[in-house]
Amino acid sequence: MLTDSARAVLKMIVNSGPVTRPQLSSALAFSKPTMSAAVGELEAQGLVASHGVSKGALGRSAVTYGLGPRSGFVIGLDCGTTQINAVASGLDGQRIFETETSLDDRSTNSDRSRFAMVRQAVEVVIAQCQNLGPLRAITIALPNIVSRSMERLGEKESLLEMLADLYRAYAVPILLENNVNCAALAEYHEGAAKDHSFAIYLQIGVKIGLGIVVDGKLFRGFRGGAGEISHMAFPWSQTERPVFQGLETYLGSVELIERCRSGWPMRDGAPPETAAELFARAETSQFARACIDRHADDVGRLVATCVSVLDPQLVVLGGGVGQNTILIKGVEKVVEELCWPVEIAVSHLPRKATVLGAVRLAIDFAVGGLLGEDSGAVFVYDAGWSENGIRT
Amino acid sequence: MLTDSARAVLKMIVNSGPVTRPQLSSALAFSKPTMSAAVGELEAQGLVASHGVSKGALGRSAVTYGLGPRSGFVIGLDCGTTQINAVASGLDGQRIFETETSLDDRSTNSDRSRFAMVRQAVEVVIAQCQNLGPLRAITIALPNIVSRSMERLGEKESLLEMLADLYRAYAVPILLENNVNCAALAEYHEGAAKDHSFAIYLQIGVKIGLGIVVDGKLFRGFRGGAGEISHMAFPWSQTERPVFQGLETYLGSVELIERCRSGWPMRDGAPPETAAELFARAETSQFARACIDRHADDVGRLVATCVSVLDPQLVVLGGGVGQNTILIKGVEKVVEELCWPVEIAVSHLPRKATVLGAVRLAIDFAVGGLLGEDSGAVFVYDAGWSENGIRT
DNA sequence: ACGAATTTGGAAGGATACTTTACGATTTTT
DNA sequence: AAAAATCGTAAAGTATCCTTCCAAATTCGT
Repeated sequence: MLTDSARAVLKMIVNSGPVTRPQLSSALAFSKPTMSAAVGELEAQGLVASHGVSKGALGRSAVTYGLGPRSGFVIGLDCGTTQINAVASGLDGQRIFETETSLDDRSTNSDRSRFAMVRQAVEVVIAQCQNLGPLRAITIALPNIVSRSMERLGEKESLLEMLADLYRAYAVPILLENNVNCAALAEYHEGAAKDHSFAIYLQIGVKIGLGIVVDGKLFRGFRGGAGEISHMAFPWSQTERPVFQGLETYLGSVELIERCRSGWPMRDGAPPETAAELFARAETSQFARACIDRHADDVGRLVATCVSVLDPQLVVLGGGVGQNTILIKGVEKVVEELCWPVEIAVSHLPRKATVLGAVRLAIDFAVGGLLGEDSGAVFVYDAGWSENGIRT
Repeated sequence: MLTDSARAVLKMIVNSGPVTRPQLSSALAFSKPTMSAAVGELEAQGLVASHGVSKGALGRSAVTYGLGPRSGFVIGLDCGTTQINAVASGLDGQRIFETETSLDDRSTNSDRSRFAMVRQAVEVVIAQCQNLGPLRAITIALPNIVSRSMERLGEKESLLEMLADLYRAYAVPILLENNVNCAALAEYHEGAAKDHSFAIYLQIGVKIGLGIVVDGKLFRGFRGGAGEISHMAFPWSQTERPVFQGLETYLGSVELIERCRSGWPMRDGAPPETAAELFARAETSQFARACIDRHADDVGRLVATCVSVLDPQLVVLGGGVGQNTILIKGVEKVVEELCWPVEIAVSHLPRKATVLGAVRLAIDFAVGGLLGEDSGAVFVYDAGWSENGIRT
């Protein structure tokens, strides 16, 4: 469809925004005529368009090219248990529109009703995005393990129903991905791990999860189960044997709060009700601080175990518990003692990470489609989809 | 240097052995004339050569082409603590010559003396490989973490001395890699994981280690430390806190034997001295069997933890303890209980895996060099090598 | 044994995507 | 206003692939 040079140019523009032809020539090592041909080719298809002029210090000013009117846009959705976030974005990552729906006040909270709201959110977003070219992909982030075979999706039927419904309405490929993986991807591309090549994102809230991003690509494992650290052996020692999902129970915010409350001293006032409250009291309550420090040690042990297997460049902590800066020091110390020094950071995109990662996945898929490359997406629902996940 | 078509042909021949021109044409979707040009180009350089004829059921018989006299060979070395293995191989994986030197009876066992023996082994191998074209690479497998920066190589000085010496003598790139990573690579390409896309190799002997292979490539982490599972948090529970390398101490064969011997019942004869002896007694001694079963549970917990992070398709167990088939059932059961069902196998290449993996790495590097691709090797000592690992 | 069928191998001509070279266009400096 | 610098395009050349046609080698059927 496109020539090699045109593909390279499109990739460049998607990754680094508007550029001039001479910049492209030198960056991609193509000659000026080839550059003109490539840009002309893309311009004819409306994928890129003149975006202004850039004046150098001397000489004729060059025209800058950015994504064109027919490059289209994508939608990312975070279908969480407490909120549904949606973001529309151009293929260059420019956010176009966003909505946020809280689920706290809803009485109905079944999968089916959540999916109905997803359907609605998509409608709202698309209504705002007329005249922005074709919609090229939708990614829905789910709090489940996502694999091609849909092995471990609890709400399979209602989910498939929604997918079929969405596809009927908009005829656009729909991607599914795990929410922690999405958050990891967002932190990698535009968050705490922006300048790193290999980062892992550890989410610690009510549940725990891990997202692994290597060179801009999600590492999913064979069945999409990579990062399902709630299944780690815990507790484990010469005398104690692991219980199923024992680590999630122990490190999750529910038991954390319970432990704090059970030993809470009268003089520090009423015990905290939530993790946020606990961390807010770190300054004023010595006991809160001790609880947090102890938890930091345990999180550090979890991080150390992950580091010993993966050896990442950076560990990003996120989630209601993990995102608190106060944990970093303690985690760093434990990791250094057990493994080796590793950079630790907290999320730069709290609450938004998942939806932004979903957008990123949709962009990668859409660009992959334009370039004729495989984006590596696990689950894509589109025209040729059948129960077996075989694309015809 | 080579045209695209010639590169594709060379890759094909390296990966799948001798083939005919029409086979290449259909497999690579090139036309017959292009095929002839590509093969001619490679033949002129001596990289491929006519290897015989292949008769189909009907029609003219086709000439088969294999690697030529100037394609050269590589050497892989396993520089272990008990033995030094060397294997010379063609770029198609054909083993040409092998030597094995036991270190058990040597009084001197310093790094320096081991390296001297490596030097000697190379000399012996090369003497046997005259007229086999150029030597293209040597890989030395070491029981250390190998990274570009040589951060954590204990014997740095004597190692660099040997590398410089070898390079002076043979002017060939020398690669270093961790021995467990090498073993993992061998199991992936020609061992238990031959038909799998994502396998991990868990070595359990005196020490423990993990090698991760995804789509034929080693996963090394940012500093080459991926798979250093001796640093996992262990023991770890609500009441116990981890100690440095506690898991290696607990799971290693030394403490395993100690635990067995301490409770060994008189009626089962003299207690076992080594891990091999313990496993040999599984049939006759109920207590030995109980020790083994208990160890299988613990190995299973380790595997479960690795699976929860990586979700591999297959786990290969190796090393003096790990390679015993009797462990598999117990490990499988624990992994399924804590995570999900995962295929477990034992090494198909005991004792040889490391050296064969070293050969594989050298082949990948040599072929990468011919094709102008990056083989992804971590550490390469060659002409432009300087202390900083900057290749000039 | 001999021709028909089938397959391999190669030569001629052509398409495509790039290059180099040369030159006109536009802007800033002098 | 002339010179210098940079941008953009036109023309011609080159490399690498393809398609088409034909010759050589081999098996099968008579």
